Amino acid sequence: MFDPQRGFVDPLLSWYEQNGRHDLPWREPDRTPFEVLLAEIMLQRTTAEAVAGVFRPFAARYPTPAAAAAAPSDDIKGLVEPLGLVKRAAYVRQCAGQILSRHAGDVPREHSVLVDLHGVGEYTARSVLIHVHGLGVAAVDTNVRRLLSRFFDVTPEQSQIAVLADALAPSTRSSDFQHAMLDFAAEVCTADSPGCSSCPLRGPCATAEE
DNA sequence: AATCCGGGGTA
DNA sequence: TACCCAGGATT
Repeated sequence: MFDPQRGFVDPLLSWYEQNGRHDLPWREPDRTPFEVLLAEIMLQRTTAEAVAGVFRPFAARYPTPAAAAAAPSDDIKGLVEPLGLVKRAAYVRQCAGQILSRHAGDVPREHSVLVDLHGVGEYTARSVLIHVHGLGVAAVDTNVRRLLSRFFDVTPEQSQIAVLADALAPSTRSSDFQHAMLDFAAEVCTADSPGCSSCPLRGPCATAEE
């Protein structure tokens, strides 16, 4: 019987320790909850490499929800422009304002409250819960969906993948596990030409390319 | 359920 | 040229 712990979670975490993108600025241990939220919004449909190029000045300019809420909208827009999807400048400003007015400037800790923030959906809310609060769940993005649907040979339907991802997420290392899935999917289990020949995972994967 | 947003990188 | 990228809002 296939053991997802031995065949997937453990080797994935081992791969991550050796090969993960540990230098990304929003993964630094002293990151604030608002910095995590800022990063996740900038990362929506945007490569980590692109966000890495602008994140430090962005976070330095808007260290708190109060700073972001008070900024002229064109000001934030200028920092988002090189990434595309410029409407995210409005996400950041409105979201920061809501955190100020509704939550006294503290990033919420509950899923139902997080998803009520402008620009915060299922993925971003879960990311905050995982990386800030250590909740033992997973966040399904395009990388996770591709990786899990391939490896477990199931349809990429969102709700099924979400259940599977939560079941796999370790209760004590959910942040590492989430980053491991993202990095592995971005660097090995890529959308086209996945590196199957060097894949350290062993299991029911039906994807086979040399 | 579809459509739109978007610049940058890659094949 | 066409497709992809740590999605979410809008219709």
